[in-house]
Amino acid sequence: MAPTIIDVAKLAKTSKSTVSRYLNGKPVKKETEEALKKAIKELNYHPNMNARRLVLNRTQVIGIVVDDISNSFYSGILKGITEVSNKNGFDCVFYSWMSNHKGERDFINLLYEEQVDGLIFLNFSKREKEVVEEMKNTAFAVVLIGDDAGIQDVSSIDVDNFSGVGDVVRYLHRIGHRQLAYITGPESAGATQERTNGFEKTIRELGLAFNPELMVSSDWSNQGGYQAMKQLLEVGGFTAVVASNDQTALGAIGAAHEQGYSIPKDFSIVGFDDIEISKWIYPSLTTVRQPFVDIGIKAAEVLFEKIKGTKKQANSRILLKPNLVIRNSCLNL
Amino acid sequence: MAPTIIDVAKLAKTSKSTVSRYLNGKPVKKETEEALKKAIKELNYHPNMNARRLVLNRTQVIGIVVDDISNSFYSGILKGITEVSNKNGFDCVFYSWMSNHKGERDFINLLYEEQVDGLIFLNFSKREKEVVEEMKNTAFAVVLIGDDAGIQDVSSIDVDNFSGVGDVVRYLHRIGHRQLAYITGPESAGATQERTNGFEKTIRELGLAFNPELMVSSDWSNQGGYQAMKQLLEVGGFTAVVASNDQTALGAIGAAHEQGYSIPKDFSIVGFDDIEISKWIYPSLTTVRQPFVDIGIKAAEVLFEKIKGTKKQANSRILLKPNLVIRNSCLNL
DNA sequence: TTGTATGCGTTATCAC
DNA sequence: GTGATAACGCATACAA
Repeated sequence: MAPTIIDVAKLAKTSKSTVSRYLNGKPVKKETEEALKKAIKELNYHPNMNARRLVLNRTQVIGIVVDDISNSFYSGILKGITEVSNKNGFDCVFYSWMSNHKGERDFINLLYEEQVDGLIFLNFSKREKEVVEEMKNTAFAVVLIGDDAGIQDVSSIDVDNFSGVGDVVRYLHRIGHRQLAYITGPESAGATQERTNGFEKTIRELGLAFNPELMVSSDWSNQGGYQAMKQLLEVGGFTAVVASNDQTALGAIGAAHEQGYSIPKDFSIVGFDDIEISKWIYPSLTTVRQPFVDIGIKAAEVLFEKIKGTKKQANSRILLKPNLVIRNSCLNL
Repeated sequence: MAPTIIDVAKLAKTSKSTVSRYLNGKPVKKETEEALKKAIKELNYHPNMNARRLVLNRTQVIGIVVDDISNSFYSGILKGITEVSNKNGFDCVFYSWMSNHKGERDFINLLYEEQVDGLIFLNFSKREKEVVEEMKNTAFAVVLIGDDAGIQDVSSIDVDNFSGVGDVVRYLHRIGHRQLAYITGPESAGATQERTNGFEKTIRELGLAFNPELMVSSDWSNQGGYQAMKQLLEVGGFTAVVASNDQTALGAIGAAHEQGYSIPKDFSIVGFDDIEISKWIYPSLTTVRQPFVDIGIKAAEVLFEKIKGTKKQANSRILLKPNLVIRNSCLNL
């Protein structure tokens, strides 16, 4: 059996309350401290967290629930979250519903079951209204990153997808492009609608023609971009392609190369996300950088306000601005 | 306050023992079952996991400790682990020591503290002997993925790096290459030494000349590969480059392009890992695919043998074979 | 500063 | 089938 504070107390010839107090940084006499140190070391004592959490009614842990733990897009966000969390003296544990059929809803139980003190839900898919509603109604500390299903009064953080695509369209316009094609993301993604809106509205604002034939859909994969570009090349009549993410842009470049076109000479192509490889492909990709770390930081900050705050927080949606990164995949006309 | 089984018992006019039994699937009378169902729903009762774990002395959870939770290389491994874990009726929780200065050693405490029933350590860096020694000596269920610091009697899983590089060198030889350059990985990586050995030994086995000048080091980044290739191009005298990972290979291709060379016409280049993008760059990259999912599955299987097994398991090192993937970055001479 | 006594929410061992 | 009762390991109010 694992040693308990009772064992430590016996060995150090004191009582378990004293052991407990010592372990929690309360003052003990110099000599008992020595005895306790020795006993703890000798027994290789470690506190039982379950017992501690049971009596304290808190865990000093926050949970981060993601759909796919090793989605590299989450890297910066998770870094931001852990940073803030550690600063607050909390541990982070990560839960993934990856392969199994569980959804985010099931993880709300982590709060009821007192396994964590707060939860950040991270996921780039569209969320169901009922699930978000449930998160909103719980009394626990919960923050969403990504889609909020249009529900008010829920704390959520996201990137400003609308203005991000707007920036890139205005950039292409500024360097002389007038006929733009657009490759959308999948219906299932939370950002798709906003990015598409950003494209359409900005096109119209700039007084450019909007040709529905030059708007094709993809699933945000390399393969999807490849196929979308082939489709666009059959239609023709554009000088630049706005891909709604970098992977799609890379696939599109591949398709163009395959058909003997040169980028950016024949077509300008831009992406969205600024994934690491975008800087290293040939030509390097002009794109929109998401403020991933800041998203994580902001989400964690809001969460800790809720965990620690006595006053009831206003639950609102916070949008962070992305940045245009200009590289070599666009030609100045 | 959150409702407890006592509250449920009161509302259902029975005792807490009956509630507990019902919750654990033991038989109760039809009518008490109805009353309990109703009470649980009405109170929105959820069990307190800390209390349960305290008395049961187990968690039904395994932990996966990674250095960087969103390293995309881990994706397949984590998928494999969760798959096996769910099949065994266990939950997975992930811990990351990413940005903070903690090392793997600190997470051994999760076992002592009874937060998890077993632990898989995943990390591509070299491990310190003392840390592995500590893992070996603990009585808990522990499995390592990656480096084992040369320690015997520890359960560890890894890819067969030596034979992977060997395969690729033999392939280049088969299609006519006789002068090969090599870009190593960083000292800090667990696989670097084995991959380098694989290159050197195979070169010699094939009777090819080994020129130390054609062996340059990198940090496995795109940037590192870029610089390594520039260095190699100054030396010259090779027809093919073996990069010890894909990212390096991509950087090398970038450097070659920049100096006006064409791949694979002027140089053949191969990588290692088969990351997703390798299929989509231009030219697509010939590389060595790591059996990531299988690594995860194997690691979890070994872990559960330890968790459930009564008999003492033999702790050994298991190496899984990678596969050569031939694409378009190599020229048949 | 220290020890005693109590409770946290659950499971398990008994008798009934 | 059911209900009282004793653990599980820890923190803390209170008395000393």
